[in-house]
Amino acid sequence: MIPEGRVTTYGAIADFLSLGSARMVGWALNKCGNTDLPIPAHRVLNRLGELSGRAAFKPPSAMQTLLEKEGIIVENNRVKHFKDVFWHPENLLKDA
DNA sequence: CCTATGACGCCGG
DNA sequence: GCCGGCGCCATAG
Repeated sequence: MIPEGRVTTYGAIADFLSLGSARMVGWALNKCGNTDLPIPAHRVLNRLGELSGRAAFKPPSAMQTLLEKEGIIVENNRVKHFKDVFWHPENLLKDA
């Protein structure tokens, strides 16, 4: 559900969905990566805007590539204008 | 059954 | 503002 060109964090998702811990988000995404679900996991970063999960992608560089394809600048495994492209799940409510 | 680990984050010093 | 410690839920050994 994360809009293209935008990214969010494990914490934001965990908090918004009351998952109880950011670890669950990583765990869920890892599982989703094992399915055919079209989950844009590459848009999920840690609280520092780092591509912490890039290792879970087929080519670890895929995460960065996908982000850059959406116009997100990634530098040294980190989103450059992170605070600018950061997207909080609560924005879903605004759209709805 | 208990311990260790993981795509993480917050609190206290 | 940096560093260390603790929590959190699920899975694996």
